[in-house]
Amino acid sequence: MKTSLRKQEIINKSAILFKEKGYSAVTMRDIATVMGMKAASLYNHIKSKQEILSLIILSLAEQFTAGMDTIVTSEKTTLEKLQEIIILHIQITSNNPNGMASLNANWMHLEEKLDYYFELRDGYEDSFRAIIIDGIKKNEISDVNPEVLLFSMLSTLRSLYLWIPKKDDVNIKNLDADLSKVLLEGVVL
Amino acid sequence: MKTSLRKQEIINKSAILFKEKGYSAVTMRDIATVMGMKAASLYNHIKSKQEILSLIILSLAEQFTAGMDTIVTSEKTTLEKLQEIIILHIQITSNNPNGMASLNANWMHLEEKLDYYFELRDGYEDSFRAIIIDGIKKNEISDVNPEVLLFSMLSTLRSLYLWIPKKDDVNIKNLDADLSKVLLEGVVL
DNA sequence: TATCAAAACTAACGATTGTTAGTTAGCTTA
DNA sequence: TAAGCTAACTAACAATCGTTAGTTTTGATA
Repeated sequence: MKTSLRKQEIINKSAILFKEKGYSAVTMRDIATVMGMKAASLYNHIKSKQEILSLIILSLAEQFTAGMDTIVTSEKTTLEKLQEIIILHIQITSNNPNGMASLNANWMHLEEKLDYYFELRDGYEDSFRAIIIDGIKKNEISDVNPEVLLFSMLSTLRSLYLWIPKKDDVNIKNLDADLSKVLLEGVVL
Repeated sequence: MKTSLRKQEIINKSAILFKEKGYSAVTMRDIATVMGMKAASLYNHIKSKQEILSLIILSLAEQFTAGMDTIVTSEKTTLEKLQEIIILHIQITSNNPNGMASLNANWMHLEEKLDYYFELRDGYEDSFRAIIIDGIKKNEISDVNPEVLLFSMLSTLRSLYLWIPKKDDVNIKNLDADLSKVLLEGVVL
């Protein structure tokens, strides 16, 4: 069941609207207007407003899970793994910043797909946490509070969508280096 | 025009609902139910749904602006100022985590008060940025990308509401130290 | 050119939205 | 007790919501 071009347009335009106004405030008539059609016509391509949100969010969540699996099973140092997590977020976010905004702000409206989303999200966080705790145990990173480090890195990486659209491609190339420096090395001299 | 007790109850309960479902998905009948009254009765205390959101968000934004003004005009080192910003966020957020959640996710629905909100937010960010740039110039902190540091710290501090409600008072006492360590000192050995 | 499916349309549905108008119950004070 | 205010109520409104049914247009293929 490959997603048709027109359906993907609806998903992409909806992500922009969900980012700007939030899922509940966006009407099917809003989506239809930016698509240049009437609301009823949308139903030739999608089966509900819910489906649009689910397709946006779950495909992103699955990308994160797949990326994290690769990182976890790799033979790298803790610092390298943390850098790869940063790169993973930059890549997925820069490919679809509107979708990331929709995910961050509207996941609670997933309804029947909410449990599956929680599975993916919790699994991702557990892997992230395990990398940190393992790194502290092996003395590869300093002995900070693991929950605080996890929270801080996740907060920043999850907010990248606010920031990446403003950067041009040249600046995105340096972003992972700048972010690694700030997130991992700190600012104290 | 002091805010009556009943009105403050409505504001507090609304903040919880706005956090859980977002402003648009919360109905006046939802708010009335948790208040134990009918929707029409709410209008004896507030003049619109919009007013509830404005009162939640703008009082918080004004607290941040006032706190930042104190920090900016103080005679402290850059590192001390950054630590005080962390403490400011922890204090305001722990006093009203539901309000902070409402602010972060629902500011775009402020409508006629949106411009005022932007004024406060932009002024806050400008002061924050100035502290960082000044600190780099004076060699008090390391020479990182100032925008990346600003973005990273703000992302983490603005997400504190997700995290603080889970911590008991004992753990909140250590939070500013743990956060300062992670945000300012990094994890590289 | 005739056919047929995909994709647009019009019209309408029942439900729900924020809000208003008018009424009643409960308290405090004279 | 009577008066008056506060805060609750019932009932209803116009508007808008997601969605469905049925119809017409479009564009490719035979």
